[in-house]
Amino acid sequence: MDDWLKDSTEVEASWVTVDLAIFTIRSGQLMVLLIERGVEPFLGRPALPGGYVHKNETLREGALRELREEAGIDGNKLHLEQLGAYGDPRRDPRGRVVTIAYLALGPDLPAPVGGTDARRAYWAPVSQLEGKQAALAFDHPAILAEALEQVRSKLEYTAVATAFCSELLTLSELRTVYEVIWGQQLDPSNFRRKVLNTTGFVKPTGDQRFPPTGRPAALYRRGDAWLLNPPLLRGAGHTA
Amino acid sequence: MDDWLKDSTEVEASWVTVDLAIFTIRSGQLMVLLIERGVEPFLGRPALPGGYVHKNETLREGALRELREEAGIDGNKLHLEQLGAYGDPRRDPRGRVVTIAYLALGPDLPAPVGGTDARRAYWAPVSQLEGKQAALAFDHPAILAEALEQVRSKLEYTAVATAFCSELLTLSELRTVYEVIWGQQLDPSNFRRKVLNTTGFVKPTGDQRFPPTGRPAALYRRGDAWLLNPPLLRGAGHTA
DNA sequence: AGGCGTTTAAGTCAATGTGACCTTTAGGGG
DNA sequence: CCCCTAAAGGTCACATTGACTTAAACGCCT
Repeated sequence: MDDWLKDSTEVEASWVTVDLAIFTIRSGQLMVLLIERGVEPFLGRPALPGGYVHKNETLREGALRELREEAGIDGNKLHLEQLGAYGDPRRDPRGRVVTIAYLALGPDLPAPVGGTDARRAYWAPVSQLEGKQAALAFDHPAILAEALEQVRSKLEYTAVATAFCSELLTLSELRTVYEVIWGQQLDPSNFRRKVLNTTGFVKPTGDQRFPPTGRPAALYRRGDAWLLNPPLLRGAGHTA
Repeated sequence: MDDWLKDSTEVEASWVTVDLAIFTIRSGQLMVLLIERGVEPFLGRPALPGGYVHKNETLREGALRELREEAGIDGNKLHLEQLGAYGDPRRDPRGRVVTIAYLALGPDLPAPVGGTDARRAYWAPVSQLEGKQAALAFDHPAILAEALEQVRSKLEYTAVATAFCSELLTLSELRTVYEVIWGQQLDPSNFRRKVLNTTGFVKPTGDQRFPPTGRPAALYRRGDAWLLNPPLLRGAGHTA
C-alpha cells in the first residue's frame, strides 16, 4: 500500500477487468450468460462477459456498465455482488490482467443482444456446462464453478432466492428456484412452513395468481430480511 | 476482457496491492495487526499491512509475502482466504489503486517485527477499534468491518475457529474462540455436545492437558470437515 | 350442476436438535 | 481429607424438521 516499491522492476501496473457470471432461470433450468469471443485471445471460444474497468468508475459501476453493454441488461433490476479477484500472472496470455468477478442474479431475463466485442451472446444451461467447462476461455471455468457454489450456498442462509423471481411471486415459484439450483425436489408443504415461519423472508400482498389449472396461489413480495435464521439447509429434500 | 478498448482514454492501467486483515486471540481479546504508516499518504496513521503485488506472483503469493515482510509471520501456519477487491477510483489519493483484501487467522501469534515501510507494527484490540475506526487510513475501516463480519459469520458454518487454536486444542479453548469473537458466553456443556456430534470438526488424540486447577482436559486436533452441518448458530448463548 | 384432475393450503406425528440446568469426575492445594 | 475448580456427562422441556395425510379452491368436462 506504499510507494517505496513503485519504481522497482518487481512491480508493474496491471490491467483491471470485471467479469460477470449472470444467472437466471429459463424454462426450468439454471442458465448462465455466455458470449462467443470475437477477438484474440481465445477467439471463437465461449467466455463470461466482461471488460476493462474505466478510469473514473468503481468496480461495481464497471460491472453494471458491462452488464448493459454486453448483455443489454439493466442492472437496477437484479442482484449484483462481488465474487472475488482472480490475478494469476498467467491467466491472460497478453500479460498481467487482474479480473474482479461479479455474480449477477435476475428473474427470467430477455434474450441478450449481441455485445459490442462478442460475436454473440446467449444463455447456456449450467447443467450442460458442468462437464465440459474446459471449453470456456481464460480461467472462466474456475470462476463459473466458484460462482455456482456461491449461489447454491447463499440460497441456504440468505433470501437471495427472491432475486430469481419477479416482484410478485408465489411460494411455488420460490420453491422451484431452490429445486432448480440445488437439483433436488423439496417437499412443498415443509417448504411453505419454513418460509412463512422465517419473519421477513416474504410478505403477503393479499392478491392471488390463477394458474392454468388448480387452486389459486397467494402472491408475495420480497421481505426485508436478508439473513435466514435459522438457515434453510439443503440435504434431505424430498425422497420422491 | 477484450482489448478493443486498451487504447481508449477511458481505460488506464492500475496499481494492484494486497491488504491483510490478520486476526489472532491474545489475552482473551480479538486482535488485529496494524502498522503505523511511515510514508505519505496518511503518514503516521494506523493502517492494515499490505503492499504492491509483484510481477510474477499470484495474488495469494503476494499476500503471503507481505505477511512475511510486514509482520514476520510464516503464512503456512495460518488460515488465509481472500476477502474481496476494493477499487473505488478515489480510495487512494495517488491515483487508481485496486487492492485485494485478504483475511488471515492464526493462533496466538508473536509480537510482530517492525515492517519494512512501517514505523512499527502492533496488535490492536478489535473492541477498542470498532468505535473509532475512522482513524484507519484509506478505506481500511470498511475492509476491517467486512473482515470482522466475515470471521463472525464463518464461525457459524465452517470449522474455521480451529485456525485460532494451536495444533493441540481443548474444547474450552475452542469455546473461548467463539466467545471472544462473538462477544457472548456459550454454555460449555451444550458446546461440547454440539462439537463432538459434528463429525470431523475435531478428532481426539487420547492425550490430556493439565490446567493449573481443575480436571484435566482432553486434547483434540482439527478434523477433516470444513463445513458444519448443521451450523453452529450464534444467538441464544448463555444467559448467565 | 356435479364429478374429476390439479395445485395450493393446512394439519399430524415421530424423530431429532437445542437451550437451560444439574450431577459426577478428576485434578491441585490447604 | 476436605474444598475449590474445571471438565465431562446427563436430564428434560421445547422447538424444528422430515414424511405424510387431509382439506380447500380453482378450471374443465360431461
